[in-house]
Amino acid sequence: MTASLPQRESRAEIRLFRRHQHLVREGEAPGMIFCLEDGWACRYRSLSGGRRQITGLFLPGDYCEPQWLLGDRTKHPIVALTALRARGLPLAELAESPVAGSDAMTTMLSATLRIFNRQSEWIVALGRQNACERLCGLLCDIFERMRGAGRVFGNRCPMPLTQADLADLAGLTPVHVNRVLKQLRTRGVIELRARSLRVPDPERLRGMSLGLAPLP
Amino acid sequence: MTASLPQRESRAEIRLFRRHQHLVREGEAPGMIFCLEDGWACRYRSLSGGRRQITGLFLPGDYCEPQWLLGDRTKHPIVALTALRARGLPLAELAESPVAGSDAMTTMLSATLRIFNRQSEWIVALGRQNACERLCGLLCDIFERMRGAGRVFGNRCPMPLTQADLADLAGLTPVHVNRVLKQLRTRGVIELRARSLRVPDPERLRGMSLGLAPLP
DNA sequence: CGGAAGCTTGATATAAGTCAAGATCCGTGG
DNA sequence: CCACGGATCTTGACTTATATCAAGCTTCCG
Repeated sequence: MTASLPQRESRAEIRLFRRHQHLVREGEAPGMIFCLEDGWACRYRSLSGGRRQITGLFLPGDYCEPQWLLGDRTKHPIVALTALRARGLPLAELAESPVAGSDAMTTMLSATLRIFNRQSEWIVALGRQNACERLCGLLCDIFERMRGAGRVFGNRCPMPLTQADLADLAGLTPVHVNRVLKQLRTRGVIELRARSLRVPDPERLRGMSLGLAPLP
Repeated sequence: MTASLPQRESRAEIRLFRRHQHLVREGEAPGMIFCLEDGWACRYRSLSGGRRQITGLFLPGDYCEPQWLLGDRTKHPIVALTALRARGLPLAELAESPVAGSDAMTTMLSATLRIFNRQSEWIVALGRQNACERLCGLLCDIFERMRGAGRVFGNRCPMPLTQADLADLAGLTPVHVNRVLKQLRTRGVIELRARSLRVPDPERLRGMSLGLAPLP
């Protein structure tokens, strides 16, 4: 695709990051939007007392911070959660060049709106759902997004997040994440081991995220 | 402003709502963006078991759901938190007509980005801050937004939310909101009564929202 | 002036956090 | 290939922030 503009595509350089390496540091303005080719990343915020909350999760195929193209100035730090290969798309060129078959502005706008709506739902989860519901919803979202990226095979997909990562996503402690996952495993709702997630019955998992089948 | 287009402005009809009346119902597509001229509103989501989480608060002068102009299809219900006067701006016309001196698309895009960033920060609050920090942050945000709307006089602004509303915003129970507010009042951090909020020292309130001066 | 909505307070329950120790996994260097 | 060491996971005992239940009080609107 976009074979007519090879010189532009060539400017989109591939960059590699180690786990825990920052793609963007606090307050930094990298001037580019990263597209993840492989590996996972997140945006987060640190608080006093060593607290950390992840505010956005980026999976393979996702654009990191597409709203930058729309004029947003805010910079959350972005860090690699796994070893990572990303394509850096310079903002200056993006404004005019096509991406994935349509103009970049349209692509980044729809990506931003998707994230916007995901954020709204996550506010609901953090505000009003218990630990079990939140983790079921989180795993369900991850599973469906991985399916959308064509990375689910036989109800199984890669899941490289540690329990500490899940805790920083779900607003819980790692210890409590561990206990809830144990319950979910015991009840056969998920299989989660060796950086791999299997969901025998995605509908059931979604149901549990909505509090329809509370654990006794 | 926009005196050159009187016939367009005339299409933006003023509508009145009672408290608890819906501007937009679940899944409804009203085809317009409301601009609040007076009164407060919110978007929210309901969960099983009567749980409710407010995902966005709209103050006088705010546009409700500006992202609709950008192509978003998602509809959260929007409800009036007070008696309300709003100007309904039909999406069909908005796309081309100017609003507040610049083109509507630009206005709604920047409003959307502001909400986007506010949502990110609220995820941090709900995930990693305790009840006191969350309420301080919430009251601080409200106070500063009201100041921006020119509605703060002598460190005091209208605050028509009930403790139940604050609970649905902060992901707490009304009873616990009551207890925390009592502490804040006792320590002189806020004065809150008769639908009016006074913040003698906004810096101090902001500091408490960041966990810098925990209550003993 | 009556009644509903909202606020306040106390007693008790519970989900989740904290602390601590051991077990397991896994990458790295010898 | 193995051994080491740090990261990660697991589990138990105990604490705490917040929820729940219940009752009385206050405010304010019709």
